[in-house]
Amino acid sequence: MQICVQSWPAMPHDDPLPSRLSSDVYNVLRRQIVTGELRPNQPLIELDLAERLQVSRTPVRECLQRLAHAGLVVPRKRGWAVREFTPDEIRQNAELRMALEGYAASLAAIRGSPSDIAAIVAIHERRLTLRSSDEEKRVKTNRDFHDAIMRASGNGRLTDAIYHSGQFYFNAPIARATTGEELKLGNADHALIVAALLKRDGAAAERAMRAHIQRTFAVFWRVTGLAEPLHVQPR
Amino acid sequence: MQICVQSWPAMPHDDPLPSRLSSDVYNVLRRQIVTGELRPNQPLIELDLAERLQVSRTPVRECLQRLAHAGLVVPRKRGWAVREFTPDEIRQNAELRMALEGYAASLAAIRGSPSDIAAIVAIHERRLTLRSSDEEKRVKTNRDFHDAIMRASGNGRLTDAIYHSGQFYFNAPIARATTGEELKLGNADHALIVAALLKRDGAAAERAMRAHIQRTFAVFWRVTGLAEPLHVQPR
DNA sequence: GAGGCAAGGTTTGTATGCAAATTTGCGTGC
DNA sequence: GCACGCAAATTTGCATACAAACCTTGCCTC
Repeated sequence: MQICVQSWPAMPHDDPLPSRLSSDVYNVLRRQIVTGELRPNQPLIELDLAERLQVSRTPVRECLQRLAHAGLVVPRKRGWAVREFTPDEIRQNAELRMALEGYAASLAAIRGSPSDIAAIVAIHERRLTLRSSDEEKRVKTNRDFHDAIMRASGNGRLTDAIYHSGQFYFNAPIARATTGEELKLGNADHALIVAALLKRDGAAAERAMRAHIQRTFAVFWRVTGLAEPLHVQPR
Repeated sequence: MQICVQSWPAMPHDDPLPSRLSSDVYNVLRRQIVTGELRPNQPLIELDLAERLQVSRTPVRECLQRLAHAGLVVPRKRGWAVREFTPDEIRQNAELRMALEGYAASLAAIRGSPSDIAAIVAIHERRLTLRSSDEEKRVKTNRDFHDAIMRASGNGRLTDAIYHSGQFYFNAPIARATTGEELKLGNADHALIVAALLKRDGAAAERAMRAHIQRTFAVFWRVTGLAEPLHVQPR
C-alpha cells in the first residue's frame, strides 16, 4: 500500500504499532478527522477508505475499532461516523485537561528531579527568545514545555491520559485556533508555572497550570467564534 | 457463538457496541485479563481465543485492537500479550484517579444541582445502614457513590476518563482485595466528601476525594502484600 | 398524484484463505 | 554436554469471500 504520509503538523501520540498496516491507517484517519478533512457526522464507508488508502477492508476495520475507543468515531446502527464535538464537549475536554495537567504540574513540583526542573526552565527561556513571527517554533516549544512537565511528573499513565485528551482539541476549525493566538499569550502563564516549580510548591503549580489552560480556552472561544459554554470556571 | 457470559462482579464501562460480536469478545477478554484469569505477559493466540469463544478470528482481532488501545494488551513483535502491571504502574493509576475523581468532586460541589447532591447524600446514608456482612451490597453502593459524584460533575469526558482508568485497578488479585477492608474505612471518608459537597466547597471536596482514594490504595498495598511504591503521597 | 410495497444494490459483519515471518524442535558438529 | 544451524510447524497480517441487514428507488395501486 502507499498511504501518502505527507508532512503534516506534528501531532501527539501517533500510535505506530510495530510495523502494522492498521497503525498507518490509524494515524492517517486520525489526522483527517482531527483537521476536519473528514467532516463531523460524516459516515465512514469501509470500502471507500480502503480504496483511498490502497489497503483492504481488514486494516481499516481494525483501525476504526481503535478510533472508536479513542472517541473520535462513533458507532451507528450500521457502520461508523466521525464524531461531532459540541462546544460543550470541548469545554468538558478543557476541564479534563485542567484536571490532568494541573495534577501533573503538582507532581512535577513535588517530586521532579532537579534536572527535570532545569529542563523545563531551559525550554521556557528558549521560548522567551523566539521571534513572534516564528509560529512553528512557538508551537513546538509550547508542546515541549507541556511535555517536559508531564515527564517530570513521573507518571506515565497520567501522561498517556493527557495525550489522549489532546486528541480532542483538534476538530475543524480547532486546530488552527489552538496553534494561533493562544501561543502568544502563554509566556506570562508559563512564567508563573515555572516559578511555582522552582519553589517546589505543588499547590501553586497546580493552580497556575489550571489557570493557564483556562485562559487558553478563553482565547479559543473568542478566536473560533463558538459560543463559550457556561461554567468554564470551576472555582 | 455462545460466549459464556456467566454472572461476574459488575464492572464499569462494559462496552457494548450495537450488536457487534467483537464487543462481547471485548467484555469477556477484558474481564479475564482484569481478574487474572489470563495471566500477565501471557501471549494471546488469536485462534485459541476464537475457538474458546466460538467465533472466528476476525472479531477477536478487532477486539484486541481495542484492548490494546485501552492499554490492557501490549503488542509484541508478532501478536499480542496481556500487559503486566508493575506496582509502580498501579500507583500511577491511583494518582490518575486522584486527579480525575478529585476534580470531579470539586465540580460536583460547585455546580452539581441540588438533586444531584441529594442523590449522593441518599446513597451515602443508605450505605451507612448496610450490615457489614453484605459484601456485595457494599461494593455496589460504593460504586454508586462514586458514580453519582461523577454524574454531578456535569462532565461526560471526565466521567469517561474515570471509567477508563477504572479498567486498571483490577488485576489479579486486586478485585477481591478491594472489596474487603477498604470498604469499612470508606464510610468516614465518604462522610467528609459529603460534608464538603453540602457546603458547596469545591476545594474541600477535591481534597477529601483525593485523600479517600489514597487511603484506599494504602489498604490495597497492605492486603495484596505488594510493596508500596514510594511517593504515593504527593503533598 | 401520493403512498406503500418490493426488488435491487450497498455495505456491513463474520468467516476463511494464503503467503510471509517468526518461533520451535531436532540434528549435527565441536 | 553445549552451541549452532537448518527445516518444519505455528501463527500472524492482510486479503477476499459470502450472507444478512439495510437503504434506495422505482413501480404499482389506490
